[in-house]
Amino acid sequence: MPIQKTTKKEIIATSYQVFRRQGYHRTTLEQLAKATGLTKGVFYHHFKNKEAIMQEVLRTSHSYFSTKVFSIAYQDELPARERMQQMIEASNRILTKDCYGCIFANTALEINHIEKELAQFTRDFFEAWEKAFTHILESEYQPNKARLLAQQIIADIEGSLILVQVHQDKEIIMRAYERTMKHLE
Amino acid sequence: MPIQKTTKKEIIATSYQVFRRQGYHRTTLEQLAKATGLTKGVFYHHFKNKEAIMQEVLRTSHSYFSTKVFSIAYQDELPARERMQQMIEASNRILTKDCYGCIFANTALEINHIEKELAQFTRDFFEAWEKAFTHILESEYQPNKARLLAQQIIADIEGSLILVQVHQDKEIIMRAYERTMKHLE
DNA sequence: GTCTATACACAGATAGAC
DNA sequence: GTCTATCTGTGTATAGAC
Repeated sequence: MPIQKTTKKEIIATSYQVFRRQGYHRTTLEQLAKATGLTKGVFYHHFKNKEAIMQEVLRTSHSYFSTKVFSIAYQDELPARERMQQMIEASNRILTKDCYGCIFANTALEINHIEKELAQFTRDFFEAWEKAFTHILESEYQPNKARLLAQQIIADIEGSLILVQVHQDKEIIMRAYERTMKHLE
Repeated sequence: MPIQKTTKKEIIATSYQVFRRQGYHRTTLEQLAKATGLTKGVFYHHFKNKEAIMQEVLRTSHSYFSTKVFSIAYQDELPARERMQQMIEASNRILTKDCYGCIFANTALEINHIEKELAQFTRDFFEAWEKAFTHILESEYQPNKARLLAQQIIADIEGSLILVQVHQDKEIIMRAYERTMKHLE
């Protein structure tokens, strides 16, 4: 196995940051190249086209959420409230890293109605997130009520993330987390 | 005043639909031209550039919301609950016309961090919306509590609109409206 | 695996005729 | 006010050398 200066993994990680900040259509391969310190040509060695890069980014990000965030929900030995708290903190670290925003929500709004392929990735992510919240809430609520509450929580968080960006006020998302915790009191 | 086949107003109205559905960066002048039945050249007779079109679209849309939605909040002769109900119905008509989505939320996520000019339009819109909700809620809550509740309601609605698009399930936004009405019971 | 060079398409924008 | 034609820049993508 010879040396490879920049791994595919690193390209994905850097591309994730650019896509999350700028969105899909606004981001050019030139920008991705500059951000990774490579040239455009390299990207076509690793990926078929621009959309394939985005797909890998979303797949990797979803996987990261699964490991670092969603998994917390299923540690049934911990009390529900504790899991909720930890899961919120874990997701918050990701959603507020460098800037405030969720690449899946951004992508959903930017490409829905249009690119069916990418839409599936956002759908998968939100379903997994909803399942995680639902699992925690089922310790106190009936399954269907728990599912609706999970959706409400996600809507609250994502909506608040929009408002954080609009008003440049981080407190908005903190209050959303407080409301979320109130569901387990 | 000679005949003008297509008024600026009509161009804005059609452009609004395309921008709302496709987003800013994905929409091309060619598409706007086709949608209005005109050619690209015509747009540069009316507007300085693409961003100027978007600015006019947002300005006009904000103005439309002010007249059709926000104004309801200030009809103090009506009971608060009645105003809330009517305002939700009015905004829902706009946000679910043709497709589900809010052009201001879409634009905020797509262009924030970047275009400062357009960001101001989204900020103005959300402030006006918040003020309207706050005014209604102040009939039952302390001013600061009313403002926080107004923000929560907007976050809930916008977050739910994302989830409607992701899951293709209209019921999600209807439940957000029910939660909103619960604040005045 | 990375680079340079380049092809190709198309977007935004302008000029000028009608 | 609308059109056609065109310029210019830039974005995606490919080819081929190192």
